[in-house]
Amino acid sequence: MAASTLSEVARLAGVSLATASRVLNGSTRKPAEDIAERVREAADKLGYVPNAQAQALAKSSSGLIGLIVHDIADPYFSAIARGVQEAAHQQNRMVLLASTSGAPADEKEAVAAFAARRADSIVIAGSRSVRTEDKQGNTELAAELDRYCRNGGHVGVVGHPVVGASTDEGYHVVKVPNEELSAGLAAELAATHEGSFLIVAGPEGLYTSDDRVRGFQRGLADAGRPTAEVIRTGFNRAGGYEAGLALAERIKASKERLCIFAVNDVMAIGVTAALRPEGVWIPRDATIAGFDDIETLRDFRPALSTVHLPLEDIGRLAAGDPDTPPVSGAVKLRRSTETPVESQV
Amino acid sequence: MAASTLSEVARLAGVSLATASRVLNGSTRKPAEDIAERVREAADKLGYVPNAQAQALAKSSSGLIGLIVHDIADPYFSAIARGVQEAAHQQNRMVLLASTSGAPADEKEAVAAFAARRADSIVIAGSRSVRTEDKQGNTELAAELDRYCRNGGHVGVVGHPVVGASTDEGYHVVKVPNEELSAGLAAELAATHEGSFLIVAGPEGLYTSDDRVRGFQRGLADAGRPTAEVIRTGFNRAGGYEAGLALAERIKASKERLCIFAVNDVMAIGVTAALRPEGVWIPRDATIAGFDDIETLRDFRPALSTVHLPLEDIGRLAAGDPDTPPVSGAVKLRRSTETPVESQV
DNA sequence: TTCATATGGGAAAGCGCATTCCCGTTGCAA
DNA sequence: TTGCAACGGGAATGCGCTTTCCCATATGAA
Repeated sequence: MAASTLSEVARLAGVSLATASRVLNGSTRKPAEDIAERVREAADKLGYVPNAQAQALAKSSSGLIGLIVHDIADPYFSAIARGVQEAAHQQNRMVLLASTSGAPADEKEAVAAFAARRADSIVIAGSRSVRTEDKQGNTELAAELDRYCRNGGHVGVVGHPVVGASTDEGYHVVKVPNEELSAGLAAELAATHEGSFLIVAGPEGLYTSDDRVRGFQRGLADAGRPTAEVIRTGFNRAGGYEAGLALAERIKASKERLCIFAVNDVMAIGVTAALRPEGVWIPRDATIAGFDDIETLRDFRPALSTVHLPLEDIGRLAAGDPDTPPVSGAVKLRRSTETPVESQV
Repeated sequence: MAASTLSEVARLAGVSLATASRVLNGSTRKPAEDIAERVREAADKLGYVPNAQAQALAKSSSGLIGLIVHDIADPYFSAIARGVQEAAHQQNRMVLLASTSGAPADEKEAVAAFAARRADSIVIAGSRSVRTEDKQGNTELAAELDRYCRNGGHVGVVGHPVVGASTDEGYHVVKVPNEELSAGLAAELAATHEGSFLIVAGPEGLYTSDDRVRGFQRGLADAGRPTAEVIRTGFNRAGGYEAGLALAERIKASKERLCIFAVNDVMAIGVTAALRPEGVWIPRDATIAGFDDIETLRDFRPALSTVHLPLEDIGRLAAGDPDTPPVSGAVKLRRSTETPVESQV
């Protein structure tokens, strides 16, 4: 990657390096218009492209914003990524992407890499975990983040604080009211659903999942309902599918219509997909609700009841966009949890 | 973003800058083990993080790979992005993201920004366009890319060559057999479908869309069928939805079962979504096929007939991964195009 | 013992740019 | 006419690192 340099431009224009820099790359001092024109012409003729690395080095600010997600192809993350991207664009920065499949150890690597690139800020999306196997990874991640912040970096975390991070300068959490919203969902569901509830959750220790479970249970309790059984599985479609398979027989055997709360939309879809070939229809034989309100899944039928989350805004907020409204979700009851009376089988 | 520097480490370890560099950041020359240990300790104590900008500047290679997509939240692009990300990870690079909504002018900006950051290579995903409004943008984009390549950059384009780019050194197109696959889809559909066909396409001038239309028409012709009518609309869900609205009355009025080919999956979903509330059911009243085989949409019902594209592999290939198999798609006939006999309404 | 040959550390020259000084001009008031 | 401020351009320094070149020491053969 060689290219023409500023000094080449300066020489061609017959001015000094300093002047060329002032003309081309913005400065408080504006050289005279005729000189500026000469420089611009020279730059144009040479196809000059400023070396951002060198600029960053010289003024120690890279114009980079690092984004850490579990999997960029997951619609949840790609929606957040879009928000981050937009914020970055507004701030005239570029986003650096890292996918980590959620392992804190990988996330630590990513943070280090971002720090190495002197990213101005880092956004971490994806649920925090307190699982024991992640213990060490979490500690290291926290240390890495602390160091990054101490060196002047800004960190935006979606959802929960990074486990063990000392809430330092520049450290900033976009709170997602998972628990409240889940409670709200439970309340609304309890209002129309008579039978029992069941929760298909992610592995224990995943904050997002745990919060939603807790909130849902609280909502049930507030509505005078018994605690729901919780099935633990993977926090993704595959996990939901597995749970669905495990549930099919049981649903068919039981007389009552079970109401399933999958802690996110893709899991709900997975459950439904597993149930369908078994002849278990939603909402006829069981009802189901998800969480996130993933855009791509909105055309899914039966329309999935869920909790809307402004994922794009969340991304924007985490990326430090000042004029993004605070996070506020909303329960969306749709066909998948309709009561039998209204439903036409 | 200040942090401890290599020279601080060197001083603390009591060695020279050169030695510290050799120990910490890899070199052909390996200093003695005891010295190396001292340096590593010092680095650790200071929390040294190498400045990648400075490294890039010094060895003129940034370890960056730029990715240009229309919209990162679009599942088509996020799947490709995942592939790129994986390839980058293998190559020990990071991916820089840019979303451009498909405007060549924006893409040109993005290329310039990547070039400024001295990205080692650039991947451009998203259909090329020859629409007149994009004429100038295309020219500029081509010029920018040419310059980038001439300076030693590598470019990987998904689908079609960038309009007007002189096929230079370092310029590399991942061919997607859109036309052939569409022809194959048409052939398979023609084998079971008696009635007429209709194509819901993107705006004229969008290569991907045009290729798929052309292929489909060819496939029909080869099967002895008349040319299908083509409806032009947006190349996204909204476009499909619009087309669906426009088609509803017509389908209801007609006696025959129309077979619709939407040139991509999200458009197909859009069409279906518009048709459903009108009482037009798939595949009872009309059949529909898409293209891409988007993962998130696989649980959609009726299951969408489509053409599978190995999007992740495409991303990998475009990012220059050597051991990724060449692109090969496959027609997937599913429920949405089943013939009446087999379908249970 | 002596000279040629590794071996390994250090000094220094950049990489491409921003920026701080410095200095020659110019404009204007005194 | 003189003096001073304001202006605008240039030389030089440094951002943090890699890498070449040089030099001191250790090693082996003669």
